[in-house]
Amino acid sequence: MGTPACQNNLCFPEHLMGATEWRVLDKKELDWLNSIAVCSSYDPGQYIFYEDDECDGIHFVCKGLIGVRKIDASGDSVLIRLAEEGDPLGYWPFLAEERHYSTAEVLQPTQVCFIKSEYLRQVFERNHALSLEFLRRASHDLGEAHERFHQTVTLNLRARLAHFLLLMKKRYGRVTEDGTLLIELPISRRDMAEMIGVRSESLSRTIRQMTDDGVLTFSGHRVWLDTADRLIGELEPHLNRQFPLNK
Amino acid sequence: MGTPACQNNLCFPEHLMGATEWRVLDKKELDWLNSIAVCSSYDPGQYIFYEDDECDGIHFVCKGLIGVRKIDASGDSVLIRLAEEGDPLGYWPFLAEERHYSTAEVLQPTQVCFIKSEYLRQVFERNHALSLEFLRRASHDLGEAHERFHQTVTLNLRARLAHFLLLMKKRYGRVTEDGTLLIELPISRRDMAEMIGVRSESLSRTIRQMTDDGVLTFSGHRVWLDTADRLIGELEPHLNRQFPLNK
DNA sequence: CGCCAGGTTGATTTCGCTCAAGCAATGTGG
DNA sequence: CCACATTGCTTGAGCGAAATCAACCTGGCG
Repeated sequence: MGTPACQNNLCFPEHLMGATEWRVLDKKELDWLNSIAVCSSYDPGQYIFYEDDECDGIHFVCKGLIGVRKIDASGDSVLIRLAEEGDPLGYWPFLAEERHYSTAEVLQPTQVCFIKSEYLRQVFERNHALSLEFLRRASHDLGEAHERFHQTVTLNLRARLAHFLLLMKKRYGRVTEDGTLLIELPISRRDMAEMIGVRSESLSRTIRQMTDDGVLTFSGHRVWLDTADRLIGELEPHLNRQFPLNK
Repeated sequence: MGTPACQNNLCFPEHLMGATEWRVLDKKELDWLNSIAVCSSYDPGQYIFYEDDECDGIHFVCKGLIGVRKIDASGDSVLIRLAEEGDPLGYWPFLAEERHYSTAEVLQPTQVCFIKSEYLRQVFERNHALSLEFLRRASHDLGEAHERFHQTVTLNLRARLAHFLLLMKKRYGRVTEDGTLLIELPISRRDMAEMIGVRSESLSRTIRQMTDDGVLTFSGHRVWLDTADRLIGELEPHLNRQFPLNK
């Protein structure tokens, strides 16, 4: 477990809320949430919850990075998604009234706050718009899940890596002084491999291959690209209707 | 398009409603739905809507069987799920206010009724509980999608077939007089292959293999099993915590 | 300095795909 | 009623992408 933190009612700071489903709450409701939320700090390697745990509320990521994964007994794990600042965590087992379907492992120093089911139900009951917001999010996530599924079974490793990097570019990419594109990946090779759904050895090989082909340059967690076009080019052969990649 | 049908206000018969999200509606609301729902009959091979179509309401399956699939330009298609009696169809692009993400093809003679967005919004507005019901369903479907994804990337063909059959058993399985288990699959090999995410040739081979191993007996759309245990056994090597299969 | 986790590389195997043919059941038109 | 297409399924041969097994770097840290 993490250590308590954030007693100063800043779990749901307004500047963060604007972009989330919580934005439909008014000042008073937010204050109330802040007053009842239980906040914790976690270090990398710690776990927030495990697959199959009882789900008794929703976590909200105030700061940091969390990996949401499914693990089986043989140690094989798949990194399903990353949860970042502003993301809800475990919202859907709560809504479906089921157990946690995945394990949440902290990847970078993180602060989350937790709202218990009973309180959540009160908020949902009081504010109709909030359910609609979460409904929209669930629907959106469902679409993403299908899209991802389709791509993982359809595309080869190289195209999947290209696609993955294009997604990471949105959040972690920036243009350096010399005009080249730099992506600073927040996760390890192993985690990357898990997200793409391959063994890390295969990922290594593919990175080498693409480096040799001059598509990109890797150095630790940093990726340099002259332009994103080459990556998009990798997807061409598979491209049916347009991917929603170009930000 | 299908031909009009069901003008006699039986689209939402009470006996069907009990198990669906519509159960939270009262008699009056159901009557109203029946009065404004537009019903149609479809034959196998017809389409109810296509991916990327505008979504202007929800369909409700009164009777029959529908395949929900995604198709890409190269003709590759994935059968995402089956919609049966009592299921809503295309509910979530409606909720998310997006376009249809999939194509609905009729697999068996089917009757569906359609409720236009404007009416739906009125019902949702009036009855708060209904949104929560759909929210729960969306969350649940989201979980299933992830589960399925995980299995498709994790399990090999044979285990996936076993898992698929165990799922089909729930709905289409029965015990015959001589005590053996019979599953009458409602879909073709090709569709089965699409659901499992493999080529139909590979499916054929795997069926043969499992037949030779004495796990099951196929004959057309019928599958005989002495016991489900053998199928569950196929999953053993991969089994981490218990799958929720044993009904 | 040596250890160790994370990452890379190499050799080999395997699983499922592709391409191609065959077969059985059903339909169709002369 | 027979010749011939069509459709759905099965089988075979060969191939290729990624997994597996195993060794080997490399850089950070006690």
